[in-house]
Amino acid sequence: MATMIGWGMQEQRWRKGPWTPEEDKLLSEYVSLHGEGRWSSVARSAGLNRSGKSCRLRWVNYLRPGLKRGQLTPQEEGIIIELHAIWGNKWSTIARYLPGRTDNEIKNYWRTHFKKKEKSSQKQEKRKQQILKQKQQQQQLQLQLQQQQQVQQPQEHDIKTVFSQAETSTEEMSETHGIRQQMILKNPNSEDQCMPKMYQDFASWFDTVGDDGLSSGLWNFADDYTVAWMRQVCATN
DNA sequence: AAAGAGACCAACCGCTCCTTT
DNA sequence: GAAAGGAGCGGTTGGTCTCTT
Repeated sequence: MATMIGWGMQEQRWRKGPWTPEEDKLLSEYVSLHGEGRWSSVARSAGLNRSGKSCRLRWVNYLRPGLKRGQLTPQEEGIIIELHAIWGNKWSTIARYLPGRTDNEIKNYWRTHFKKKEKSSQKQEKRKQQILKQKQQQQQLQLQLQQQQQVQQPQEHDIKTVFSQAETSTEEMSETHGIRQQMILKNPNSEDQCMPKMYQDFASWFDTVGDDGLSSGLWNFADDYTVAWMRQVCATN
């Protein structure tokens, strides 16, 4: 298929998309007769309306004898991990150490199996930052509340009582999640006096719970708990 | 059972390097 | 030595299949 582009010049329109069994047969026959290489002449010689690039890729990644099919073995996966650590995205170099596997196959495998882990750890890091930020905001808010109390000279007020009230209101919730015992106030005079232990240990707790724990509801619980607690504090003041 | 999301894979694209003239 | 064409490589895209809700 060719298109006239002026003064008798022709622009070659190569076929694109998935290869048909007929095309595969033609290419295989051509390569078995003439060997690999001279890909640009394949189109003319083999009667294929494909670019040389396309022919080469089809041969290398699909038709070449000795190619392995199916999932990569754990051993192969291990080799990929090790070699990628050395060479990075040098897929063709890595492929040389995995007979029967193509660079394209390894590249695809890496993308689907390892890129998502990379992405997940980035997401986890982002969440940690959010939690730290939230904790800081809570501390700041509590500090403001304390300052307000001092300015207004309110009645003798024990933050411990406030918290125990809040705890009562969220008792059912906390017991359901089995972490009630974590809601123990530290030193009443410390800066953490208004923060449940759960929040003090949030970063390490996050590490234990991980992404799944957060996405499956614990994170929401923490949020609800915060809201309930803050409401109680505000209401008491 | 249907819709949406995610995984997988084949193929294309653009770039660089190498070889030939 | 320079230009042109070919080959190879890594990144990206798009289609299909499978799993989950």
